[in-house]
Amino acid sequence: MKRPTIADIARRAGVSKGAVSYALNGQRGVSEATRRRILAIADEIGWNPHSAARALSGAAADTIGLALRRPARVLGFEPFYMELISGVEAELSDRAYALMLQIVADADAEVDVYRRWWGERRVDGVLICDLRVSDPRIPVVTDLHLPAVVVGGPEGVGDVPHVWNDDAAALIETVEYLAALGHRRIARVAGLPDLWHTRVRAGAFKEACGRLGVKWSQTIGTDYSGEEGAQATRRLLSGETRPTAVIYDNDVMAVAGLGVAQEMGLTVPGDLSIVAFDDSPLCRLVHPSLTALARDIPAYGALAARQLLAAIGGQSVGSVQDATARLVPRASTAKPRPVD
Amino acid sequence: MKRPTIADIARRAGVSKGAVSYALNGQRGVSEATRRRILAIADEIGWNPHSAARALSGAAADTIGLALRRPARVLGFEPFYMELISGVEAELSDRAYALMLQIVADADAEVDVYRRWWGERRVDGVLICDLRVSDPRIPVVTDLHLPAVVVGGPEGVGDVPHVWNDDAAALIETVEYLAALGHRRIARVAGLPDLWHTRVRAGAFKEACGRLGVKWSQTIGTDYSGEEGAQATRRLLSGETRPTAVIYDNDVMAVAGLGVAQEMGLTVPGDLSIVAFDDSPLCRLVHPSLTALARDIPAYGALAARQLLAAIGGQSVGSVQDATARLVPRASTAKPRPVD
DNA sequence: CTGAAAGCGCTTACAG
DNA sequence: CTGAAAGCGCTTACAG
Repeated sequence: MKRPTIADIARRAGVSKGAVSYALNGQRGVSEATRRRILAIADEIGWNPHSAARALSGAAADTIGLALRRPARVLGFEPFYMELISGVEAELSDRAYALMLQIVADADAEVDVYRRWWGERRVDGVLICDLRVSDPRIPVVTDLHLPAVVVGGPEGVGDVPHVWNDDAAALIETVEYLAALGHRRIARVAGLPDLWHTRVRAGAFKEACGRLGVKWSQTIGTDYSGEEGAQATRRLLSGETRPTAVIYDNDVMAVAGLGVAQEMGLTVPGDLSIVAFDDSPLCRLVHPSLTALARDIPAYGALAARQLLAAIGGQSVGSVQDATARLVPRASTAKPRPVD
Repeated sequence: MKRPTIADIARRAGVSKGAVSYALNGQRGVSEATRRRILAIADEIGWNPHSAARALSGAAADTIGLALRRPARVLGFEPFYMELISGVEAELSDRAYALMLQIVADADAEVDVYRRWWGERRVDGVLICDLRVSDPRIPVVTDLHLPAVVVGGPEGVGDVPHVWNDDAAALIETVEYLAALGHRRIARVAGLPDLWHTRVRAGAFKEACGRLGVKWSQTIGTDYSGEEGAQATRRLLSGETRPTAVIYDNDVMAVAGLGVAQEMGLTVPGDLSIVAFDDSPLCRLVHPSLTALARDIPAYGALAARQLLAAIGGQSVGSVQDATARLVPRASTAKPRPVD
């Protein structure tokens, strides 16, 4: 009952281990007839390559790594990651690549995971999510020569290739849309302030508000959880000056904000317009349905995976831009009440 | 710039490779002073164990596998899996175990993944989710002698240890609660019919309805997606006899059902009471908030991981029962209108 | 406590 | 086209 090895196949086939190896790997060096015979025997005795032995001979791990640094509470509920992962998986499984997943507590832990994975040759490359300002992971993967692709912008930070999309454009389009409806008091419930894309969105928000004559604007940072989204909404709606529209950095917070507005007796969109960044089914499930910035996140993940695979394959890959989020107007946005 | 090996350490330390190995692994066979010197050198030159080399010498992969067979559309939005994974991770990361994740299309693909992972010694064991009636995975892992733990009941199917909770009791409690409120027409929007726990819940539902004098009951099967949950709700509410209460097999469908009820002009809970199985933040975010069957899913995942690790460690682990879901009454359930 | 050596299962130059 | 052999980096009996 020991696991069969190429030596077993070689013995049965009456050839050398080398020949078996060539046959199994589709290399030249064996006749077609021999190859077929070897393949049949391998199949018959249930041979599987021992990945460790292959790896020791310099083969790749055929695995990519993904370390996620978010509290479980947020991860479980944030559709973004699972959608991203399913897109990544779609790309990997075609090539029989595996995904190594690890949830980490902080930046140090994440960097340690990279060092270990790469040091132990458990992965061939990693996907880096949630890029931060002065992100410590960038110099580490560069030092290590660990193939990596950053999921998320902005372009041109460090030497690591990015897959990004134009969050600034999406946010500007949203502010333009709200301003065109007549909104002049717009708030933003933002994600983690030290994430790069939060900063990008903040800059775009400020620029658009200034340009379009939005007299009053405010931004509150959160951890992306529904709880903090609700809390931020409560603060905004209890303030002296109240926004007539709020843009949320994810749909979970937008749904939470909708609940808060309704609980405070405001009608949406009559008293308050709501826009969500990201458009999971959540946005269509609530009532009123939410206007949202839709992106194809699985496609985004698939693109990132393809780029990483190319980098692992030794190609010099540059940064690529994915499609900009599309504003999908639904029932949660309208002209503000003419009380202004 | 080659990666350092124990041979490099041995040379520097002036000892044999064997001694280095013993020192690095905390085995007896080297003096304390030598061990310390070796450790210092290893640290200094940035040595990392090559996992493949260790694996080839019979070491464990220190990795467990999880293959998930659900469409991406459902996975991305179903909080259950990410919560489960975060619980599993919490248990694994303490022991420096990794998680290998793969999303598969069908049962054959999943079984193939197990064979390959185990054949290639990429994992030390697997977690099996979504047990089905006559599940083909059970005989395969048994044949393979692949350590495995089934996440989800029922107890005693096959020889593989389970981690389960009493869905029947939870469902019965729910029906009792609704019946006590006065409901006599109760529907169930169920998950995939060939999952074991769907069957368990169906049996419990039938039993409880019969026992408690629920005159009318109906069950509609779905794929757990919000779309199918909405569709099932529409069918139920358009029927000749309309339920006064609906129990949903997950919270995503319950939220979708709430949306449908509101869109059809019914008030919740006045015209319709709603109960959700599983209680992600979703249930508290919508308005009215949903009565739900709450489970600690990360804890469930952690328990499963612990059992699997024990099984991998050679302990003979039996099945264990996790806490039964708790009924958390919120604003979506009330007495039915006295029109009956 | 330490050293020399075999072996894990594969790949791949190197000779024939 | 094929065989014999070295080597990947580690672990672990086996002698000293």
